[in-house]
Amino acid sequence: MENFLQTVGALNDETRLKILRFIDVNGAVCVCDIESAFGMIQSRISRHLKILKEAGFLRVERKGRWAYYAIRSPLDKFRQDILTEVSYLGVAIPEFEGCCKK
Amino acid sequence: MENFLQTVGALNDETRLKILRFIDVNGAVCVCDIESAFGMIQSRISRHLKILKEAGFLRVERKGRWAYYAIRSPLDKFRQDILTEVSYLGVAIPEFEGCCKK
DNA sequence: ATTATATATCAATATATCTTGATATATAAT
DNA sequence: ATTATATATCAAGATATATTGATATATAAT
Repeated sequence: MENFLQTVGALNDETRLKILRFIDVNGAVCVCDIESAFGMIQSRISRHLKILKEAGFLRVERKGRWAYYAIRSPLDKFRQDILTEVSYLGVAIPEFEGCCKK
Repeated sequence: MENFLQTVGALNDETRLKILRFIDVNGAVCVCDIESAFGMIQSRISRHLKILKEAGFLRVERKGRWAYYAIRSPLDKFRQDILTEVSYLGVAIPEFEGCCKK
């Protein structure tokens, strides 16, 4: 129950749905990638990523000073079904450009 | 998107999950059945039912002065998957007694 | 060591959602 | 017609969540 509420709570926000879809489409991205693509301040992106991670959708991998977020794998059936449903929504996501000189 | 947010928003509440499960288990019930089973005031139950209905989970059928709420049928795959997931949660629901002298 | 970059967290405010009690509406019983 | 019952809705207050700007931490570059 606790866990279920956390999961649906994470989905109950337009920005998070876009971020989730953005990562689903573009693969592992760092916070500043999302920050520049979405034109939102860093603390806001960071907080949404934390919520999505704690809800079981994302994993984070740290490399140097970057934190790369990606869809957690493997993903249980329910969360997979959700990602599929989100993919049907036709959510408009911004273009991925890459912000850092990697 | 709009519709998806409405759907997950409806799920993002412990009381509504319990009501949803209660109806899933007990079939068509009237507002006062839920009211007495849950020990919550009528306006609160009524409002939650409205949210679940508008999110596509419930249908209502009026008979005399009663309003019977039941799981909408047919239900699309995504909402079915959600009901299944909710059934796994082991949510504690109150005993159904029936409040009205039917 | 100092400075710059990337990310996380905190405190304050803004915004949305839930709960309650009161009132409205509609049906049925007397 | 009056009264009782079932449900819906509204306004106010309570609670939760989101956003912002500031600050903390950690890594890397000079």
